[in-house]
Amino acid sequence: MKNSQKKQNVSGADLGVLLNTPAVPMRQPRTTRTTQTIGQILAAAERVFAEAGLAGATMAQLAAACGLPKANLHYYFGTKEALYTEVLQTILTLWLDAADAIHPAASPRAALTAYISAKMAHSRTRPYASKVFANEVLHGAVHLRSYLGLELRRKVDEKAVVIEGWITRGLMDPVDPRHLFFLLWAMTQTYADFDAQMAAVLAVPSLGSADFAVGEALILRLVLRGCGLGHDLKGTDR
Amino acid sequence: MKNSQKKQNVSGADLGVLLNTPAVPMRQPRTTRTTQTIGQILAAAERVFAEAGLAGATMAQLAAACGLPKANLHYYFGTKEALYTEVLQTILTLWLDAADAIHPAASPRAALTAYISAKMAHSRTRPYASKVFANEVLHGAVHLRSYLGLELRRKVDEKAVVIEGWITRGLMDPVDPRHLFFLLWAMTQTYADFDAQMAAVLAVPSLGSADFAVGEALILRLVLRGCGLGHDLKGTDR
DNA sequence: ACAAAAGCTGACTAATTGGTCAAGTTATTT
DNA sequence: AAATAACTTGACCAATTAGTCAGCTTTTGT
Repeated sequence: MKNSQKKQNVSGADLGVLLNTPAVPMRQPRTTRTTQTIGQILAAAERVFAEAGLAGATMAQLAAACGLPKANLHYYFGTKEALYTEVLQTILTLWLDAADAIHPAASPRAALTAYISAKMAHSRTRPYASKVFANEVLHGAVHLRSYLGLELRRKVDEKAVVIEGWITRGLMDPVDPRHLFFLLWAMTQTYADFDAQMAAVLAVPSLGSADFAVGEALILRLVLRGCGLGHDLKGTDR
Repeated sequence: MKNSQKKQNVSGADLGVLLNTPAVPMRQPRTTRTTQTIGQILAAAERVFAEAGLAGATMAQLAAACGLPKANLHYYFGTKEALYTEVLQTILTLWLDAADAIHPAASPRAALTAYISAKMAHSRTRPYASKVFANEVLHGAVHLRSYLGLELRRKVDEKAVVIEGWITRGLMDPVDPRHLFFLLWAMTQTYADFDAQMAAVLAVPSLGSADFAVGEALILRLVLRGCGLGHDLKGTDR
């Protein structure tokens, strides 16, 4: 718990292949190797935490997932919870920026379309991140209280003002902006979080990009029409 | 693991108050007490599993939550996983019936309205059940594979036919019925699963019935309009 | 070139946890 | 009123797990 050292890495090539690379010296500048290793640990941990949750994931699993000895993870992060918190933090920074499309100058239609598209892209490309986040909120968000109540709330408040501006300017129908966000998050993230259910219902081994396309089109349709922006909807996006 | 006994219970009154009721004899027919106890364990377990997940919940927690000694739970359910599976099963039976509102004779508008309302009622009254289910699917649905791939899939296929019938009869716009279900589940269950996030964003200690009402109205609006059923929407349901 | 700092790791440990069991109590059967 | 079956429980155990540490190697500073 008294960790305040620098960092180190293991070149992706050296590592991934042989797990027991026996003390192979690898000439590389320190900081580079360090940041690489840390990134590698975080990436592996994201997947493990997504699949098993904080309590379900063991340090042994986490170590195996990135091909490093257990003690190494403790060297960099101290405790399992600290590593988890770090993973969570990485996700949050990735998260908050998605709403940038929603700003006063944009048209509601373009802004919502861009936002939905961005969120769906996240679900497709970073499903583990979404699952870790979902798992955390599901279990009471004890490691996220401050983020949710401060940063996220601020961001949502800010975007709610933008949407309310559009409404008063008559650019879209009146809807509760905050609940609109809740539903947007739910609809887009469900394609990452509940993929197992969808795949089972659709009788496919896993979701493909076609499934994401159909989902995105339907979300877009519900949201745009729901906000009174659906006039020129072209054809059936079935 | 070789459990094939009968069952027993502890009267709710006796129990809840004193945790250490010391060997108080309670005259009651056996089966009654048994089924009561089992129900009590399942109810408590639902909450504990919702809050901690399968891996995170300990037998000690589960025992404390229903005020019974640990060995007692093992007597009735054998293993933690068996108890978990039982909890899951209880939820599923509760789950499948909600879609009954969707049948060929009904109007799309009435059917979808009833379905959304029923699902929102579930989220309000049985949030723990929803969370246990969400947690399970999130972690790959290993304990639900057969349910998802057989019972649920059958049910969805069946309802998809109904919806496609409505579409070909021109009663509603063409949408992919399965993805419509995915979004309906996502939107309604998010009010149970992600309540912590919502409460934080709304700056309230917990969601109230007003929040559920706003959410339900918005879901209804998006879905009905999205399906081309929103013509006579009365006023702003903001 | 050498000392100090940083990084790495196998082996160990204390604590927790799921599960067992034998000895008891209560209810049912005959 | 036994005898048996069903239920209850504290005490116990083997296995797992997060975290530690001493000693090693590699890099960096001078």
